[in-house]
Amino acid sequence: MMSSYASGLLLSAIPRRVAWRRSVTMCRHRRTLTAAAAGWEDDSDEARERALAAAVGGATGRRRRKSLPLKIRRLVAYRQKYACASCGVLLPPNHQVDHVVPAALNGSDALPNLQALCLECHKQKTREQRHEILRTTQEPRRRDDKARVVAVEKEVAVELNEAQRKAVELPGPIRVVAGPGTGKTRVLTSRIEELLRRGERSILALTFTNKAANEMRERLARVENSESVSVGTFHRVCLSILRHAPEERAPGFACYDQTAMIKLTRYCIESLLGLDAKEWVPSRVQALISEARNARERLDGTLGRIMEAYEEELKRRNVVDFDDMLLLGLKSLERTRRRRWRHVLVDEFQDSNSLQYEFLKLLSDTPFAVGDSDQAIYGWRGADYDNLRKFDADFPGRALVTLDQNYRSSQQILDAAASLIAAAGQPRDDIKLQANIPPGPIPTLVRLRDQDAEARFVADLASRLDEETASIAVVYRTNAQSRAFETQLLRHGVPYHLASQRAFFERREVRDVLAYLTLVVSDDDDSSLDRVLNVPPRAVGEKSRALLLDAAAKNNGSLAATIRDPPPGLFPRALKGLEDLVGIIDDLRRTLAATETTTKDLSSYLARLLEITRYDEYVQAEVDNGVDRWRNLRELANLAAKYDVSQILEFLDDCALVQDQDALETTEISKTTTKVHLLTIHAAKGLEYDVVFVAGCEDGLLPHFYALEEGDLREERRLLYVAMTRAKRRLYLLCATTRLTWGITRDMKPSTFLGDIPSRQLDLVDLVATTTRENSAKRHKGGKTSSSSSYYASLKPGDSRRRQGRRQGGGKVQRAKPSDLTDDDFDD
DNA sequence: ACCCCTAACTCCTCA
DNA sequence: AGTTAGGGGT
Repeated sequence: MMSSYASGLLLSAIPRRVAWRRSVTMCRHRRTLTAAAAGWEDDSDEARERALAAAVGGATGRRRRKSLPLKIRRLVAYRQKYACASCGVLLPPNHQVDHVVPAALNGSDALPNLQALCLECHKQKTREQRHEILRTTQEPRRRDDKARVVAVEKEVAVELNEAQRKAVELPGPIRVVAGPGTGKTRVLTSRIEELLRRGERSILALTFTNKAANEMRERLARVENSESVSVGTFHRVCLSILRHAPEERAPGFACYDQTAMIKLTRYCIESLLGLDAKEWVPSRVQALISEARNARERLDGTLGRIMEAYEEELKRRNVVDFDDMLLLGLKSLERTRRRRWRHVLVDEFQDSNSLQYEFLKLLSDTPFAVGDSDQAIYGWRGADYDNLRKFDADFPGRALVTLDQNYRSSQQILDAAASLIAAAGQPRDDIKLQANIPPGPIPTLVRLRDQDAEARFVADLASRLDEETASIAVVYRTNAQSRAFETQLLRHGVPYHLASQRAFFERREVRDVLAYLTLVVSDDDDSSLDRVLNVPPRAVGEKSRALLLDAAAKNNGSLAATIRDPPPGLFPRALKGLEDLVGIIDDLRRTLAATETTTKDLSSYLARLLEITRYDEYVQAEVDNGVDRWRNLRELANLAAKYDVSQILEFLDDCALVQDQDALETTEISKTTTKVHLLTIHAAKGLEYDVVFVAGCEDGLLPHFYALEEGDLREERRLLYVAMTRAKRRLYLLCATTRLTWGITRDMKPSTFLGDIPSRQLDLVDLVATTTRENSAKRHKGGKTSSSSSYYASLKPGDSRRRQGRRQGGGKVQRAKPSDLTDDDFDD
């Protein structure tokens, strides 16, 4: 780890960059030509001629594709260390030969999909051949996580403190107030261990995220008899109850995720009620419906009608959505009043909503709940930390244990975080956290020019940190912020792990295959059938589909029945296609029956499924990113390997519930040391890292724009609190003065929250104040709204001496190597 | 029916 | 800026 922030900020010169910058200037005139018209796929002399002609004499030929920005081309060349992806010959450091090939079907220029070729190779290869090269050279980017396992092992050796011991040993009901880093999860696992030691076997541990559940299982794995303990999210447990005793739905019902829920809402709005989706925005309406259902309320007027239609449609389709899981699970429990577990433990209790709380009350008289009102960050999902008070009221004899010994962060980090949260003035369990590790440097607030500078700052520091000792995380409010970091880390050659949730299970190929699997087990899941009706293509086009849906609606029957008894008017080819599909489904079911007696492994059945449906053929024939898709299917098969063939439903449930890539990490094909973790603050909850960068500490981002509109910033403040308390040794808060959102550069102001942290608790480093002439000139043209002086004034009113000192500090750093800190190499 | 390109929409967080 | 749905061409 670095000795001080100053040394970390002294970024050594990278000569390569200087050369690049020069080439930008030299070639600016040429770029106007390419940008005018030339298809960058065909960047030959002829193409340039055509472009010139088009630009000067008016376009006669057909319009060509917009050229790929030079900075991207150079970036890709850099990533390949300037070697041609095909022949390996060194690419001259001149953009004219940086031919870059895209891979995505939709023409996306996403960086990971691009490859650079030398001019020779580019001339000789056809488009298909170039894609072939891409196919063979692309490497998976996801990395493995080692640091967490190490952390878990280290912690086991330490003994419990007095408060922790109380929390472990006292009989329930208990409420534990556990500040960040006070060993909350550890207390939970120790208590389970203790219960097991006493011979208790009926134990349920509830978490809010799959990540937390997985971690708990991981920790319990080494404990004796722990296989009798149930661990899962509220949703998972409810779903199990429903699967066990389906009353509201027919057996084999499917689960809808967020996307499906919104799609269904749209269907209700447009098709069933004939309303305008522009006026009744499906995602908005869905959120309202969800909110109402979680509060067990009804909606009025049109919204009420949509809600009714939505619920009816769920029932008709024999599916449940996320809210149903809780609602129906609770209903079932209320009816049976059967308690399946003697001991129920809840993690992150402050994040439970009212349904979950009712659920907990039904489950146990002596619950054990751990929570911290300061870390309540799921209010938007209906979580209500008032449940803490309800708990105290409903269980008057409950014991209260407060954990305030922090084993994670240095006192400097805790102090800054405490100042932030104390300024909230909200009702809370007041705890003063005590650090148990040696003191460290004061957290640093770094002010940067834009999101690229922000990302470059992180990448620069990360690339010089010792990878054996330091785990590093960048946390941010919105997923969209990850892109800049990906780009820069890639460029600096820093391995990273992106925890972009749902990415995997929302891939088309994954959903398609899961749809087939769903069809195998549940007869009439029409949404799955609809999905694969013409995938792979079997001549059942839009016309035929409409005809089928119409017929299905008329008979009030299912689509599944309709394809077996197709209506008249279909093309012969479509009819044949339907026959094929029916044959495939029947074949799949036969194969399943046969497989159940021979192999036990679900992944082998999945392989058969891919054969029978010809889906792997279909995927591999895809020109653009067939390899990626194929790899994803392999990944899915890896996941399936943990299940038996008889557990298809469980597998599908888990896929529906796991929107988290953590489950994937362990099966990742290539494992390299991850250096930097990129994740949202929500996803970072419960985790810890040596070095944490909190990106985008700006008004509009943290607090988020929507929260500013609503006027309630308390949850946003807690978010920052959670983010800061993830850090063990070193904490950086980053804020940019401008940020690119929706293709527009906006001026940003530092987060109002920063003003609540006294300056003695937060070092300021300004990497914007001293800029190159070029940049400052441009900024004047752009018309800034927030000058640096107003920033400091807002941060620390009336303390000018300190301000000056800080600014000089920044200036010193600047003088050491101004160009590296402020100049954007790829600035257009 | 399938392919390609353009236009319109989107980006808050999770089960 | 990135993604995707739908229009137009074949």
